[in-house]
Amino acid sequence: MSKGLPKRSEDYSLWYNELVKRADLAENSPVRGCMVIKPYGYSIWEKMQAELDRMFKETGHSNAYFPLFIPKSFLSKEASHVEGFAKECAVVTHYRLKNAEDGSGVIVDPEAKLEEELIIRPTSETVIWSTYKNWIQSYRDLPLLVNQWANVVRWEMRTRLFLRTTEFLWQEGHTAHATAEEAMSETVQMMNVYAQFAEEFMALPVVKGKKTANERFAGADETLCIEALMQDGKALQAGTSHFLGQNFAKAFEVKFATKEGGLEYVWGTSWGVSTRLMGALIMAHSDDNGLVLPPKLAPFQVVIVPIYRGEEELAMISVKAKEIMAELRKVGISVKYDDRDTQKPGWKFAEYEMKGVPVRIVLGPRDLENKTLEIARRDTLTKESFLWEEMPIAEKIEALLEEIQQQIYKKAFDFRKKNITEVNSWEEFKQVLEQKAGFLAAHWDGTSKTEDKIKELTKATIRCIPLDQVAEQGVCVYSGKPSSGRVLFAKAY
RNA sequence: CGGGGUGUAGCGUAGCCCGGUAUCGCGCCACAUUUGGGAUGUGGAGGUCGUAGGUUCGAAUCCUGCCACCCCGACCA
Repeated sequence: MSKGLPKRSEDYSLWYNELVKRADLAENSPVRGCMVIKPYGYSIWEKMQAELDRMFKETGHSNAYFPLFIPKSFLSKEASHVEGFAKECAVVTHYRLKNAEDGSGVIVDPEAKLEEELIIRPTSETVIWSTYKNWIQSYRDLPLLVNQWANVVRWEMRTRLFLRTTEFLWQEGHTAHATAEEAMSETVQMMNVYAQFAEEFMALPVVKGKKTANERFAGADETLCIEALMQDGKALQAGTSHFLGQNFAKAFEVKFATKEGGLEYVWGTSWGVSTRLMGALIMAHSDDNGLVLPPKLAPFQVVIVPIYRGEEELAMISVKAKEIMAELRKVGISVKYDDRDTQKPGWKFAEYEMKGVPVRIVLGPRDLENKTLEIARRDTLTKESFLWEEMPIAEKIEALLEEIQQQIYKKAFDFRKKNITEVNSWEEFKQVLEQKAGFLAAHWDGTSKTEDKIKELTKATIRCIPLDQVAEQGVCVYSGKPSSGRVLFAKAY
């Protein structure tokens, strides 16, 4: 591993790509657009999964698993849905290979062509709704609250590690309800769950909002989202929650007998977050020295590095180190003791900085003598000397981790605050977008036409209509037509 | 799919114009000295030069086809 990471200020994209590789999070695979998520990166994803899964279950959802393959005919049942996904579907056409006659390797056996092609799921609405048809007959079967952890494939033209990959991991919730109101409140609830997760665990402030018709999910009547701002001033959609109306119920004939004896289509929702959250996490907090992880998602929160010469000294230091570890673990703090003698301390320091371990404890002979520890925090890169007698070490570190978690959030929050700019004219819009980027709070006339035109001219899109939008009379920055509130524009990932 | 570019050791590269069996750095292995911010020395291992063909006594180098990847654009829930 060579030294130094590219600087964010010089080449943000290069910095991101290098960081992902150098922090051991992921690497490109032999298949274009796919990635290998390495153990360290995957363990962050597992932490995210664990928290989200807990939150889903606390709100009454259960996990299930649906198949990877979807019959081609299913995709065409919901018109706008197929239109949205058709261009990026991977298709399975055969089920067998055979040795080439000329010995050149294996070829697809032309005899083994499938009667009906199978689509590798780009999302599971269709296969799930076709199943729900059999599960739902009466109002007593509702609501149906199911989540699935899975992989999906979308054949994107241009990919980037975590942010947009051909195959990605995600969770997709699919619920069915008796009334529109109930489905809508589920949609809102899940958006709130995502926002809470982002802010509390990822230390990532998000804007909750509603998508415009242009940006809405294919097949949804309403799409709610959480939008985050990255350090380069671009927005990242971090999670979406869709109100599907009765669209999929109608497409797959899912009706239920009401209490009153009628027969009605059910109301649906779907919601998801993906490994893209990893990208958000990386870009939101990290610096030119590497990854910065919020303690609540770090694979290990504390690393202890011993300084020693010779076995004897190491043995003495290890006694104290293990004592500290035991105390930290007792209060639920995850610790790694790195006593490898294959790497030098300086190398380890740099390594754990690159990997974003929130707290580093250094323990050497000098400390044993003075009854001290060196405690360094990753987010500020500051060090302090800690006296053993000052207070119990677990208490000290517990408080420090909490402080780091809050500090990281605050830093991201302040950054976002500085980068939401109110603009009131087209000139100002273009100028701010060009020079400052970030979110632009501007009036918009509510038409897709204007939205398209602005996108064409500036590449900025409406990220969302914020839920906390204040009613305010104004005129559209582009068309000059009347508007009753500001929406957020940004260039997006 | 349009425009441009690149394929040489695990990674990054020199050599190509002007043909003679491959350079350097990192990493890797061994030993010694080191260990409080990416150690140093000595020795060593590792390459069908993307691929198929052609020209030639001889090809990483020249020619042709193919493949892969990267950048820009188009595309992107």
